[in-house]
Amino acid sequence: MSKGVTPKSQDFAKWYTDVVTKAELADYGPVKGTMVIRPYGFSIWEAIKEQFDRRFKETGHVNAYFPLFIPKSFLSREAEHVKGFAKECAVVTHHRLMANPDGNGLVVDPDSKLEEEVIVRPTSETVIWAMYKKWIQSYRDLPLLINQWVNVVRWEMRTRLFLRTTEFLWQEGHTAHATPGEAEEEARKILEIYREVVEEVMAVPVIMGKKTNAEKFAGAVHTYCIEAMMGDKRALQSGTSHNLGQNFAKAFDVTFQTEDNKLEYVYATSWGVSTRLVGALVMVHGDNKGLRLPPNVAPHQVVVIPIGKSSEDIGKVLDYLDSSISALREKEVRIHIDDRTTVSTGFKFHDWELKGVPLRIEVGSRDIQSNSVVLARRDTGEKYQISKDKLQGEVERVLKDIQNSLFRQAKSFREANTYTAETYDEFKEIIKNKGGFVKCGWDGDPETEAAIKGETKATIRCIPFDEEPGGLTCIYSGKPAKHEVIFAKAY
RNA sequence: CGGGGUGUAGCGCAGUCCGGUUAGCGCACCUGCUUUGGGAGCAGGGGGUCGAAGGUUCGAAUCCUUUCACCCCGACCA
Repeated sequence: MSKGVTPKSQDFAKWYTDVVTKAELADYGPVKGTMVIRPYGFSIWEAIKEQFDRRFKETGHVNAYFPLFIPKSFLSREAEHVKGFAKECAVVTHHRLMANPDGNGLVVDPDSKLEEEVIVRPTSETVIWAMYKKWIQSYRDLPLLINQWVNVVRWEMRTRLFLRTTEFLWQEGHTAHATPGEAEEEARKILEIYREVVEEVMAVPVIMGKKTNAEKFAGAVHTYCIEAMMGDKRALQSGTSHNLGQNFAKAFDVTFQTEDNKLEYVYATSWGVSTRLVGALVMVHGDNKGLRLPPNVAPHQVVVIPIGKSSEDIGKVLDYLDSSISALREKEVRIHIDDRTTVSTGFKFHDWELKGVPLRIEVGSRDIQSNSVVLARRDTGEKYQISKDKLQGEVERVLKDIQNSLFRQAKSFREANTYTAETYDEFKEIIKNKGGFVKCGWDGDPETEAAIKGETKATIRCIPFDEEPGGLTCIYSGKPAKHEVIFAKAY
């Protein structure tokens, strides 16, 4: 393995891949487009997952598991939905292999062809609604608030680790409600959970808003989203929450009896965040040394590096720090001791910087003599010595500070790269040469949206909740703006 | 699926145009000694069906034919 990563400014895509692979977050799987999430990357995902899971449960949701395989016919029940996913479905057509009659290897046994082919779930609305039909009869069965943490498969042409892979991990929530108002409230409530975790835990600032009809989920009435700006100024959709109205209830004939004994279709939502968020974390916070992890998701918040290479040297340092480390662990600080004797101290510094550990404690004989320790912050690179007695308080303070500072840095970056445009020429100039988000008016016409996409590759990322369309004109048509929107090139 | 590119040790590459002993370099790996506060040094060592198949030739990583895989750029997407 070569030293260092490709500089961010030189080639962002290469930089990203370097960081992901060299920091041991993920590796390529043997089947094209698949990804192995390595232990270090997976523990970041687990940390993110726990934060979401806790909040889903606090708001009354329960976890369940629905099957990987879905009858092919289910997908076509909802007209829009099938259009959205048919092109990227993995299909199981046979259930058996046999020895190749021509010699070596295995071939599909033609006699094992399935009566009805099954697809591998690209998302689970259809199986889930087939089951909800069985489980929902009365308003007393509602709301039904189920989530699942699973893998899904979308056969993508072009893939990138975490950002778009053929198989990925996510959570998908599927809820059923008695009224349109409750479904709408649910979709919004979940979006707020998404915002909270992504901003406060991952330190990634997001814009909350609504998708245009062209960009919304296939089968949804409304799609809400959180959009974040990556380090190359492109947008990444980081979570979506859909109000499905009665579309799936009608497609799967899921009705309930109301209090006054009428039969009505139920109202639905679905919502998801995926391992793509790990990619966002890398692209928002990473620098030329590698990852920079916010303490709230870092598998190791603090790494202790004893200076010296022999077991004796390291032993002395660990004795010296023993009570301090215990005290920090008492406070639930995730602290890792790098006691490897096989690599040099300098190597360890670079290694943990690459892996993004927020805070490093360096201790050698000089520190022991002066009853102190050296702290090094990953976010700023700042390195300073403090008395050992102050260690616990300082660690807790600095970890909080790093969490906030990463968020602030990301937010100023986004603000510095968000523009308003008055004319379409100006708009094209920004999209083409500067990159970033452009906030401007849109006349609400899908043809305008399509034309801009065709000419500039920029898409409407969302109509922000806090839009102020009053007085704006459409950047393309010059008509009065129906909405103020965010345009950007997206992942 | 269109355009471009690359396949040689775990990783990164040279060698290919112009065929010729035993296929080479850096990193990584193993052993030993010396080092140890920012990717250690020296010495020794292990590791390859040169992507695959066929052909030309006394002789092929190198030339010819076929084929496969992967990467990058476009149309679709969490």
